[in-house]
Amino acid sequence: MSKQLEKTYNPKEIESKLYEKWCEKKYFHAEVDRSRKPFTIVMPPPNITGKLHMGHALDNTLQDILIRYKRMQGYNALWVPGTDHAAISTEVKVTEQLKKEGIDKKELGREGFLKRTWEWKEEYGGTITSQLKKLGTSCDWDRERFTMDEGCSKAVEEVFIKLYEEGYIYKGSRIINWCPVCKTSLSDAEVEHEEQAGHFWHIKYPIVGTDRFLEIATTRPETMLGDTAIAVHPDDERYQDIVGKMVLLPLVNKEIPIVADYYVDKEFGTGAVKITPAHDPNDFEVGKRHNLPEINIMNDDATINEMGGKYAGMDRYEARKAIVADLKEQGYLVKIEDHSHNVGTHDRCHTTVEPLIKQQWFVRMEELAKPAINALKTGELKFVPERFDKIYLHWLENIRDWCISRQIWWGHRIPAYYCDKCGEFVVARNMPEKCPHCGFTHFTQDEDTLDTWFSSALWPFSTLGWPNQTEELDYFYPTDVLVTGYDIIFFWVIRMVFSAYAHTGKSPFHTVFIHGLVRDSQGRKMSKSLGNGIDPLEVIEQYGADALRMTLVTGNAPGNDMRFYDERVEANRNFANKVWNASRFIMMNMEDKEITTPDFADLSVVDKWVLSKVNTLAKDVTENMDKFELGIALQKVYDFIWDEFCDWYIELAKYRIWHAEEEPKAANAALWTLKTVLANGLKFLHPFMPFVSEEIYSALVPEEESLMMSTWPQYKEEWNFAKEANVVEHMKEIIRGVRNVRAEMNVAPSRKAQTFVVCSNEELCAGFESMKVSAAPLMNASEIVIQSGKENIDEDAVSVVVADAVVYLPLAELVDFEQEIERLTKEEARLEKELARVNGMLSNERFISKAPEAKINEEKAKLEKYTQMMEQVKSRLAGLKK
RNA sequence: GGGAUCAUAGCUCAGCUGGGAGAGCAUCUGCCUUACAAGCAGAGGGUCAUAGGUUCGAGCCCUAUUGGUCCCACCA
Repeated sequence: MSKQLEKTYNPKEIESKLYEKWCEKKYFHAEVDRSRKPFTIVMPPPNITGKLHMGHALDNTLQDILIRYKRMQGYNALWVPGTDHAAISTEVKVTEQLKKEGIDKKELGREGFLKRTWEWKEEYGGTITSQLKKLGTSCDWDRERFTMDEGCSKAVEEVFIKLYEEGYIYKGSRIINWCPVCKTSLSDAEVEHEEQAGHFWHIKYPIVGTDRFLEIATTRPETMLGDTAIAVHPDDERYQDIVGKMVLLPLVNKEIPIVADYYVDKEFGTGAVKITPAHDPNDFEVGKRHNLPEINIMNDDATINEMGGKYAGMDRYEARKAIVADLKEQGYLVKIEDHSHNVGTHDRCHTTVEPLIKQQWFVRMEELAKPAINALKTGELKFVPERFDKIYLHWLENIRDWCISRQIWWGHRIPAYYCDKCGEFVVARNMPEKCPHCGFTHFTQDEDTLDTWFSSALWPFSTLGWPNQTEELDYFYPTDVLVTGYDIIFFWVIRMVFSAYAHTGKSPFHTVFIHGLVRDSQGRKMSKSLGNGIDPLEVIEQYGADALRMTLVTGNAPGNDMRFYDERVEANRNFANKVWNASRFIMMNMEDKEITTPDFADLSVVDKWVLSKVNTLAKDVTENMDKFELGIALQKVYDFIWDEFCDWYIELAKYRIWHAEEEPKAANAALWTLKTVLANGLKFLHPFMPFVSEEIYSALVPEEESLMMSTWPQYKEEWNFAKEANVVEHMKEIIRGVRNVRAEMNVAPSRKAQTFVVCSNEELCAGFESMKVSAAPLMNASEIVIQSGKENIDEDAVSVVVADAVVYLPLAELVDFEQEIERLTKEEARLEKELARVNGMLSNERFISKAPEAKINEEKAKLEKYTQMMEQVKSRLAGLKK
């Protein structure tokens, strides 16, 4: 016996109650079970500094849908949650907090700072994960991980040592991106390029030993303090004679050579480029080719250092002003042009990055990238949608070495130890006892930590126990799908793939399912500075998690951005309520009744029709799910439940339910079908709307433990009722036709009319006969009379022509002849058009000879149908006009 | 400079491998019909950005153009 539901759907209490129950029952937990196939997803670990935003909500909703779907399909579904230590973000956050307390990070010292940061992590680090629970995420919280927990740290250490020993990690003095505010190096991926309006300063340098000048153009005049050459193109005729000569660097009063290098573009600027090897990546390369000195003119905070003479101590922009002023004063400034150019900024703080030469640790990428490139070609890895292949490949094929060291404290410390005596280093798991170079016994560990992405790159296998060969690793790894936004393909996806190949020999997942960004209602990116962020928790509070989840997966194609606005959530909330009320209706009618599985002979055509619909749906939706077309899948479920099931089936079932006394078997068949179809509908719905579906299901089918642990519907041959389905589709057309006419003629719904259906198709007639009492209320008929001729029908009856039948409504006193003629004339015109189209196609010889036969037959059938309808309309019109 | 993506009803967007233009919201008209007014029934509204091409047939494929968004890139 089923329980009764509350009058209106109230998500709030239900959601928390159900989530608790699910957790309590350990439904989310997965253990190694060799008898079942695993399905594994690792959650992109949210930063411990963050708050749940729409991006997380989307990302995790998609994962939860996949996991719940696969779990219902019988897979041993594991979703590993966790958080990321978010090196720079966290360090900045804690530093700011300390500052508010008047504490300087440096005073606190490394140990003290780390202690504070761990405390901070304990307090705030779980914010997002606890918020995720409100979404209904069915991840295995018993397996929650953190990128700096013991296991992940061990994995990081192993990888570092392994890559170092294999020669993939090296320490070197190279030009890197430096953030003068965060005072750390950055990888290329962390640099965002912004178009900025700037200037092009044209400066002339005196050529030594002549009275000539060489004019150069620069966007960063302050870097001239570190210039060590001027470069021109080797084939540039303008400068042939001066290559090898020296110019006098103004202000600095130093002679530097003119070199020839193919890097220079003759067409751009003046064709002569100042070379600052220490502050520009290109110049650095040119410098290497010509053995130029590298003069670093900046401190770590981007002020000019002692190499800058009188400019020392100035900020880089102050120095720029001062230098331009001095150049002008001394007559070296030729002109200033407006010029917009790309400036690299730090993606976390948006400070303009300064290229600097520093000793850093790098990963040599070229070899490591190869298997990751190959993975796409062999199909071991695929992107959904496919277009992201290109982005992935392009980055990998042009990859540069990865700068992995960071000058911050929060993170995995580099396991390199420097001999306090000779300065040589040793990479090892523990501090060495004796220096292999000089035998000294005291060491200092490298001060640097690793890029936060170094640990996330290992996430798919470190979370499963690697480097230990655990059962979990063996069973759940490689994982199946990675769900993430296109914005972190470079940071994360690529690094996971090459790391996985390097350390496990396999792709970490077979599919990367990419989604877009959630934007505001005007299409703008949600951001703190604009204040246009929509808080998912508020949306859940107002409309329920199911409505939010549904909003995030519908009306959007994979990989595309979406706009988020309340009206959409509201519409989806209404859907949840619709399902709730339909269920309430069904359960009200099931009350106190023993529902038994009926003989198929007792099922009505309508029951059979709806069952075959469920069948089709099972096939279609499963197919869409498997192709990651989640929005399409849900749309089909939505349409089925609201349109087919609620608006048609339930309405058509009412008569039998309400006449149980007379026909108990028929009522039982209807109720059984209602219950069965609803149960299936809830299953389809569950991955998308887990709460409302589970709540209803537990009342509908209390003997089962849980909907989330039940099985996904499959196509059943015994529910394949093509003939009955056809009858109902015809009846639907008849009902729609009658409603249409009645609405057009303003016939009050309360005015019930005897309605005649004239039909010569015996099979249809028999079907109509069996469902006429059920269908009558839907067309406001007092009675439906089915017959093959026109006997007993009033001559003035209004007629509706549908395929295979003509319906007559004897509403003589209401008929307005003019209006009826107009209506039929419109109908005639419509049919005329259809006939013209079909005839056009069928009389086209090339269509007949080239189109597939099925298509031709389809069109022929239409021709027949329309011709028949046309005849009816014409004869009716003729009758009216006489 | 290279690449991606978008342009479909007033708004926001679907439209899977080419075969009679769809949804939600909004608008208009009827309905408190014993699950639901967060509802029911109906209606209006689109030369699918433009121009060519392929095809028996194009919103869908190809080319070009226009406009928007985004990513990548060492043009000082």
